[in-house]
Amino acid sequence: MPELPEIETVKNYLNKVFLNKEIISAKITNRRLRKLIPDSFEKEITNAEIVKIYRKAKYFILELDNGKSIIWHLGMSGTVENKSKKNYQKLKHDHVVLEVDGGELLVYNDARRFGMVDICESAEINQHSCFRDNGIEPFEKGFDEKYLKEKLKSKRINIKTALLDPKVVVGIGNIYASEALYYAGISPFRESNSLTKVERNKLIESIVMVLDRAIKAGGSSIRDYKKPDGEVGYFSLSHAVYGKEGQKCPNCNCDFEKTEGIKKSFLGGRSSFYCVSKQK
DNA sequence: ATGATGTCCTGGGCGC
DNA sequence: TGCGCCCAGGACATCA
Repeated sequence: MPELPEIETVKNYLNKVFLNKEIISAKITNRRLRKLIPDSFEKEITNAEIVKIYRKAKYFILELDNGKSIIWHLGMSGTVENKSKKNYQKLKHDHVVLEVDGGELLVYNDARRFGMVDICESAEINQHSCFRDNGIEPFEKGFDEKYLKEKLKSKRINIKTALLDPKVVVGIGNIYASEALYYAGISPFRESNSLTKVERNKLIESIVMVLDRAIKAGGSSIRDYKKPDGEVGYFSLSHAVYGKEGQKCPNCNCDFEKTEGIKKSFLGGRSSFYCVSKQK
């Protein structure tokens, strides 16, 4: 399920193939995603050139030369792949196909249809409902201990759930929330406002580290995620705790008889993995 | 204001 | 083998 690193990977790949290309056509077979794709979508993007491709939270953005931007979210099962027009055979859940100058296709496939495709004025993108209430980007300079203190001071929910809240910080999904808390040595059950300054610093450091590592590894894959060229990501092999219930944690020196390995609990309705010995 | 819960959606994996 | 059930997930709506 695409989190920040996966979108970063998608964005990097799309930049290699689709930057400065003109959109020749847009074909939509199913408008019913998490949000309905606007009726005007095809008309608004056809014959426009893609002038900038970037990531914003868990979305990637295709900025066009006509003042519009396409906002794209992959939900949890969505993939975008680059295919060539002459070999393309439509798959069951291909919902959107953009053809660009030169015959390359950008194919969006999403079995579970949790994704989203929308269009807005580029100048107003920060006011779009997807972004206007968002917190900071994890790689932004201002993502520091003071910022986190301010955001968490009134929050009594567990820190694991708080990390998934885009109003606090964007881009962290269920996998990297568990991973970051493990490396920070903080229990996912801790009340958000109970973290000390030292812990907040450690948490920020861990978040940046796990995201950065995942980006360098090309995004992770549980079962759904594929890089745009079809190659499956591989960072899941090095998850420390996510999906590792009952196993030893990395470099484990815990009393395994006592801890019985990595634990799984549900927090905020989401599965969470942690080591009772290393996370306090 | 905050948080808890439900909703969207489908395929894969499981138990019987 | 096949059926029913549960789970995965991000964002948002709707309650208390």
